[in-house]
Amino acid sequence: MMDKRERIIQSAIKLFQEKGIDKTTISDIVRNANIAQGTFYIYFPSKLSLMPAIAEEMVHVLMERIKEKMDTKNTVEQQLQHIIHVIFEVNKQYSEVQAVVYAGLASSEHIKEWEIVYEPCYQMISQLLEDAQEKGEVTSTISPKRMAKLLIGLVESAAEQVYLYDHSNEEEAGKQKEAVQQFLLDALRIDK
Amino acid sequence: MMDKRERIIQSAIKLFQEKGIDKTTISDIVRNANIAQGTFYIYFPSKLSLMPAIAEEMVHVLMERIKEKMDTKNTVEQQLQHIIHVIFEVNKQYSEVQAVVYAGLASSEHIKEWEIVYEPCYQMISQLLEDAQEKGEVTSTISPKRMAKLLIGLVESAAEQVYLYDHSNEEEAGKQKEAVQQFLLDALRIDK
Amino acid sequence: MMDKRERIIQSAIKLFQEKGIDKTTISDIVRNANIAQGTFYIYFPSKLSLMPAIAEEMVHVLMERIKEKMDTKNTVEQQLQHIIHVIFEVNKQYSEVQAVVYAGLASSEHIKEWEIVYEPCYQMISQLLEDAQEKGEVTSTISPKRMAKLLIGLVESAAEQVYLYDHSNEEEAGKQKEAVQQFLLDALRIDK
Amino acid sequence: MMDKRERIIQSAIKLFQEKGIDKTTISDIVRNANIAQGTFYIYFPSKLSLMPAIAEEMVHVLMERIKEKMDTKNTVEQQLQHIIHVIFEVNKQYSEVQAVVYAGLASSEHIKEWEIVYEPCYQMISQLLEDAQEKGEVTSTISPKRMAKLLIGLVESAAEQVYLYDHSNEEEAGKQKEAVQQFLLDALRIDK
DNA sequence: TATGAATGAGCCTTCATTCAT
DNA sequence: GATGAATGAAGGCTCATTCAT
Repeated sequence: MMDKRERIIQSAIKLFQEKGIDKTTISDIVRNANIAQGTFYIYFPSKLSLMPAIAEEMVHVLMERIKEKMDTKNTVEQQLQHIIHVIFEVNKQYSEVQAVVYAGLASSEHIKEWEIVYEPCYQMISQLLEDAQEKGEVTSTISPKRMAKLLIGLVESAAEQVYLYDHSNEEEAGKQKEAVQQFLLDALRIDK
Repeated sequence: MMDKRERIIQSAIKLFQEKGIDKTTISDIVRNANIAQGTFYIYFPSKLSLMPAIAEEMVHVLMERIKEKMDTKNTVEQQLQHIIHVIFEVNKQYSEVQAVVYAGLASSEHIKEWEIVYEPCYQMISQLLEDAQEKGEVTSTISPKRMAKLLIGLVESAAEQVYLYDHSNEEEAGKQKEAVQQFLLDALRIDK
Repeated sequence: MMDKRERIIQSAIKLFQEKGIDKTTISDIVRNANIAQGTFYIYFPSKLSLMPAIAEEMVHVLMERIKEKMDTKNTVEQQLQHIIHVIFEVNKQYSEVQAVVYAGLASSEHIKEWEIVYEPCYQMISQLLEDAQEKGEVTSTISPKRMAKLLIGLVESAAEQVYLYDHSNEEEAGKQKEAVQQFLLDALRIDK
Repeated sequence: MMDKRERIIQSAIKLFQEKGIDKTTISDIVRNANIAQGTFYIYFPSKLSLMPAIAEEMVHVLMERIKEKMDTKNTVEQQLQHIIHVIFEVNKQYSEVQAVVYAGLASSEHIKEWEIVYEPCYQMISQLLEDAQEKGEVTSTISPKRMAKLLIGLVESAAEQVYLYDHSNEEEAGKQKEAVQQFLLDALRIDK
């Protein structure tokens, strides 16, 4: 049987997705996780304090999926395409949660933890860009770190635009992915 | 004396900014607006149903500010710079509200109204890009409509990244604006 | 166009039947009657004060229907059968309202008006029994006035037992009517 | 200290009697029961859902009192007299509540529970009549089950007629009891 | 008379949090 | 650590009633 803390997190993610954060109560979470009301407070002091843990889980999933098929021998273009693809995938899976967890954190004192949680992700993209700059594949006029954040922001907002409206419209998602990729290739001055 | 509906909206925007949406109660809103509790329900059935009205207000402000100093005789670059600047300004002004109103709408049945409300904004950018394409200033490989949405998504997420963490760090904001602009110029293949 | 007071009463009866008294608001009543909120208070000081007017209406309908086909040349048995039938019919028509209007009045200072309203009904039955006693068709051991009230109580409770559970089960209603009639014939010692 | 659920029921009965159901709020009930507001909702989802529990309590009291002094060695006449007496007594004790609880149930989806709750009562009377039929003391032309229901309806409406108007007029109550009894003896063709 | 926007007291209800077991 | 019945503060919401037009 899963560790109780993990049970709480998984239960919360599931319910947040199904009915939104506001309408999900701690009672719902513990009921779904099959643990007692009081047990929640052993692990988390409040509902809001769950958010970083959830964000961590999502970033964890994101990183794992990216690493899974990432090949540094591929071209930057291919690697970017892969990253865009995975962000779209994860965004699709967690469509409802993503925006809301972020907003939940945004309006709280937990916002700083968001950056910490996302850091490894920024790090990875940043590294990728830096390497590409050294090889001359990406314009050296950009700051890798800043660009990493803009890139994530762009891709996630693009993915949201698609999935928040229609979860399963894969054709539209494909077009959007392509547009984002071209947008990035041009912005980074990567020649095909 | 202002129309009561307007009083509710202004009061809500003010309080959402000061203490977030979740922590703002309808009681707070009516108290601040100096109207009776029941009056709220004459105009809005719930707190969530305020969101489209607020989004409308924000888009209205955005459009007004953009039009104010927009000059079609300027270069695309200058016009884009202006738009980026205004989005950053409005985002700064409504920093807390922006993300949360969106998230609030996202997790509700009101999400479709968001697109309707934002439509004039997409329209304007789209038109700008189309005109620039005709003049050969912007690559014709992009779809103006889709690019308009990506562009708004990018700029707003970039602005959020800055203002959500630190409201008054204008130096950082300046750098971010520049980065976004360069990003766009490259992506749209606009030569300086 | 109907007189406003009448419109209010008809609207109230309709809505009480459809959704019960508690869940029917004065707003509902005036909306349905197509008159203004304030107009209600010109005619009735409160929702409860509607009850005697409604009871009056129901007794009015009851009396009219009884008189319609009542023939004093018929036997007591036939006349009783007719009365039972009409009470069942009216009870069917106003099934939901009947019990609830009564209870509404019962728990208020309007209860005395109930007796006044029902008086003509008691009067008529009482007269019928008295006449029958004189002709020797009904045992002289009973008090016509008291028996009239018991009779109405019995028949109405019998009708309720049927119609409150199942509005349209006419077979069951028929059996119940017969049982009540036999019950009464025996109690009043009327020979077939 | 009493079980909380029981405390709620007793408190509700007391207040319903004192000020009627409509004017009794859940707040009143919990205040009187000396428990927390939220505790009410652990046991009952609404005020209406209290009704079956209260009806159960009343039927319980009724049955207990009947059994207490019921002697099957007595004549049917004596047993009926006893039952009428107890119904009048209980009706007197719960005068306000009786009619209103019934009406409350009637206008809700709980109406079916009423029959279930009253079943043991119908059962007992029905059995009594059946036994008497076998001994030839009661006419065999009636259906015991149906007659049981009519009988309860008659006696309760008769009791209400007395107690709802004037709680303490025992002389009138006595007359009414006698009339009901004679009514029944005749109807059941029981010879004194 | 008639109107209906506005009122606000007070109810219902929820739910994070506690604590004795 | 784990439990879950109990708590009660606080918010949402209703709706009878008023009053300026």
